[in-house]
Amino acid sequence: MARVLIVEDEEALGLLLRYNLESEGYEVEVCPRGDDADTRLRESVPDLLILDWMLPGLSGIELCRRLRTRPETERLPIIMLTARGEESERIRGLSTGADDYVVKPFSTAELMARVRAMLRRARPELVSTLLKAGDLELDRETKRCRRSGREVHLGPTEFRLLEFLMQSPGRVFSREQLLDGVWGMDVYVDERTVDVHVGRLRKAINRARERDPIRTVRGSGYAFDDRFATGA
Amino acid sequence: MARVLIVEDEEALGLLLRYNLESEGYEVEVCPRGDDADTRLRESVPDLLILDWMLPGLSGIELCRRLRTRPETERLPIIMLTARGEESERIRGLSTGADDYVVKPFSTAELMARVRAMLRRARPELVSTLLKAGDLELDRETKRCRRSGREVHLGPTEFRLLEFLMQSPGRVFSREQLLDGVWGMDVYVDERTVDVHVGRLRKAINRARERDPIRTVRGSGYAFDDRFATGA
DNA sequence: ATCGAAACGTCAAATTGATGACGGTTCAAC
DNA sequence: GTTGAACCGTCATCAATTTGACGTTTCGAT
Repeated sequence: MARVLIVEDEEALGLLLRYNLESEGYEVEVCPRGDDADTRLRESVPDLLILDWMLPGLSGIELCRRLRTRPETERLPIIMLTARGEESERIRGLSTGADDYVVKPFSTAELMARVRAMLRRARPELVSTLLKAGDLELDRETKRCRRSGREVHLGPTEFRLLEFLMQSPGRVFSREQLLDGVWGMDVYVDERTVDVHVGRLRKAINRARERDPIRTVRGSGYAFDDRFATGA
Repeated sequence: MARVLIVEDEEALGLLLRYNLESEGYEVEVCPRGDDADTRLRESVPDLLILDWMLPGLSGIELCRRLRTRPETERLPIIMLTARGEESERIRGLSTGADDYVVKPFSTAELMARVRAMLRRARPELVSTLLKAGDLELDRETKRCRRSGREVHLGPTEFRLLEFLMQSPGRVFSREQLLDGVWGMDVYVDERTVDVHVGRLRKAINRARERDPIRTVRGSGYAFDDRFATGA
């Protein structure tokens, strides 16, 4: 699968991103310094680069500029991370050669979506757009959901929630994890709200006598039923 | 549909071009070496050749010259890719026999347009100048739009917007992506402007009880309805 | 049967998209 | 050079959808 290099000096953020990307199946490396990243990139070129704006050793913007002058990395997809504030920076970032630009703080879900979108353009053979399980289908590209053929309308949050759960069938997520992964890492929302959205999601995708793909794990959280696909 | 051979040693660029061309319906092959390309071209001749200037094995310029001496490839349309810099090279390139000449880095949209233009001249029967979906027709050459026969007038921006959406039916584009793809990568325009133009576009192409081919995806952006063609 | 957790219905608030109006610009015809 | 039409981008306003919080009811494990 696709290889991603993260250049980020904030250790916690680097780990978080690594964790999320790996759980989506990417092969990830993290590098905390700009100059070291430069060296590493001369040895091997990943499929995508996530680059912090401010870095020790060599700034993200400078590294980006350098990469664009070398033929091996001229077209390397780059996502730039930067602190909130300067909208003007966006122009600078893009004109420096970054392909996309994400403002901190961001939800991991959003970054994952951008990573996927970017890879779809550059390396379409490496990413799948369709999530399937049993008679349930989720198309990330068209943002459509189908249950045994019929079109099901989901609100944005419900869509992201189902997408998130389906990405790791069987795995149980606490409400807190769901809030982090689906809503964003820094939102202040009541944990009960997760229940409400799970309820809405269920109402939307389940008809009369259909099996519920979402499993409630009392005391822990929710999971996408891994036995759902087989109908066991 | 038309067959295109890309001779390009930079793998990422080759993939990018292949992807873009394939998504426009061309049949594509990529070959990283000049000498291998020569061999391959003796076996079968594509409808168009995209040729990098600098290549391992046999340079693009030399390959180009050779092709022009052989009767089967004498008239083969060739687009030459070259690094920024030497304007004098341009002369050499054209006098060597290339039909067009694109300077790296270039926007993929530009290259696609050139490919289309070139093929239209050489093999007009192979290029669909026409985008069709259901009763909607978009003619790129004459810049005309028809809805179930009747002529519909679209402003330039509306035309490009519809063209852009129709090129990837079903796929949802964020306002940002639309601004990048339709307006240009470096324009400073409010995202709401997209809404306004979508509105104008809708008003222009939809009559009384006609189905709207443009789908609004709340929270995400807009898409050309992939189920529009079939009328489902 | 009991107790805590989860589901559900309701409601007010916040987002987000649609639309009509307006001022400015470009461009072609005169 | 002037004039007028076409087109564009922004804004204010309106309408629809979505969202999050509560209070109550139901459910499930012990």
